Amino acid sequence: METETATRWLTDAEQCAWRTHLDVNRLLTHQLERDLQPFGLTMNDYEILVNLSESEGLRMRMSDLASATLQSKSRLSHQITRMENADLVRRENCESDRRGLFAVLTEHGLETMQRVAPHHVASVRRHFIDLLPEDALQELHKALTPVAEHLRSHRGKP
Amino acid sequence: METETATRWLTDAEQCAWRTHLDVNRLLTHQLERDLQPFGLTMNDYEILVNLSESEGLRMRMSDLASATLQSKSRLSHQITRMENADLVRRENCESDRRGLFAVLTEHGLETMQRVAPHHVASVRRHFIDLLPEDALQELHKALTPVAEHLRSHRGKP
DNA sequence: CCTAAAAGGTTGAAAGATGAACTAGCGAGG
DNA sequence: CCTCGCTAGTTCATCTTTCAACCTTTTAGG
Repeated sequence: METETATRWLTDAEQCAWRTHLDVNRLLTHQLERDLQPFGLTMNDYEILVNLSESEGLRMRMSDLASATLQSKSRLSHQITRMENADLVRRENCESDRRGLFAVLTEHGLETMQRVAPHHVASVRRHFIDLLPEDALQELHKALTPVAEHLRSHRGKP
Repeated sequence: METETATRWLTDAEQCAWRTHLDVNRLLTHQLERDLQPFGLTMNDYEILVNLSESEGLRMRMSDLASATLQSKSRLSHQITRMENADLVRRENCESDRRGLFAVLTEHGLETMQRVAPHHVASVRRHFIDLLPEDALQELHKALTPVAEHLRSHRGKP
C-alpha cells in the first residue's frame, strides 16, 4: 500500500509548451510595457482607461473595476489615486449607495486613451496577433476559454 | 494625402482571443502563486530553484541566471539575497573571473525543491495542462514558439 | 427598531520591483 | 605595460504591490 501517489511529471512536450507559454507571457508583458512607456502609461493604467472608456458615463464602481481588472481592492485604490494625481481619472460619490465610489474618466483621460490606443493596438499586433496564423488565434482562444473559466470559478480573492 | 495611416483595430475575434490570453495569464499566475504559498515559496523562488537544480554543480553565474529567468540583474541580485537569507541558495566566488559570482543551491534548497516540485507540477496540471486537449497543447506550443523567438530577439534589457 | 454581520473602500507599513549610478575586474589596441 | 571601454554585480532611491487593520454604510434577523 502506497502512502503517496506517484507524481505525474510533465512529459517533454508538455514541459516545452508550458515553458514557452510562461516565457511568452513575460516577454510580451515587458514589451508592451516598454511600448507604452513613451506615453507615460503602464499596462495597468491603460487597462483601466479601456474599461472606463467602454462603460456608460465613462465611469465604474471601484469594486466592479477591481474585479474587471482582476486586482485587489487595495491595489486598485492606490492605482486610482495615482491616476487621479495624473488627472486621468477622478473619484465621484455614488448617490444610491453612500459607501460607494465611482472612478470617472476625465477629459484628459479620454484624450490620452484615444491618442495612445492606436499605438498600443499596433504594438499588440506587431508582437503577438500578427505573428499567429489566422486559425491559430482561433484555436488559442478556443483552448484557453475553458481554462479561464476554470480559474475564474476557482479563485479566492485576487 | 493622408498624414497618418488608419489604425487596424482588432476584430472582435482577435479582441476576445487577446483578452482571454491576458486573463488566463493573470489568473494562472495568481493561482500558481497561491498553491506555492503554503511552502513559503514564490514562483520566482521556484523558478530559480529549478534552474539551479538542472545545472551542473547546482550552480549558475548570476548573469546567466538572470537571463535564463528573464529578470534584470538588479532584481536577481535582490532575489538571491532574499533566498540566501532563507538558506535556499548561497553565493560563491568564481575563480576564473574575479568579477563573477555563482548562485549555488544549498542542501536545504535542494531538499525544498524536491519536496515542493510534485505539488507544483500537480498545480500546473490541474489548472492548465490537463484542461487542454492533448493536441491543443501541441498547437499552442507551435503557435507560441515563433512569438517567443520574435520577442527574445527584439528585446532590450528585461 | 436595534443590533450584528457583511459590503465598499481607504490607509499604512512592509516587501518587492525598477532604473540609474557606482565599483571592480577583464581585455584589446596602441 | 597602460589605458580605455566593456562586462559582472551591487546599491540606493523611488515607485508599486501586498496584507492586515480600519472606517462607514447597508442589509438581515429577531
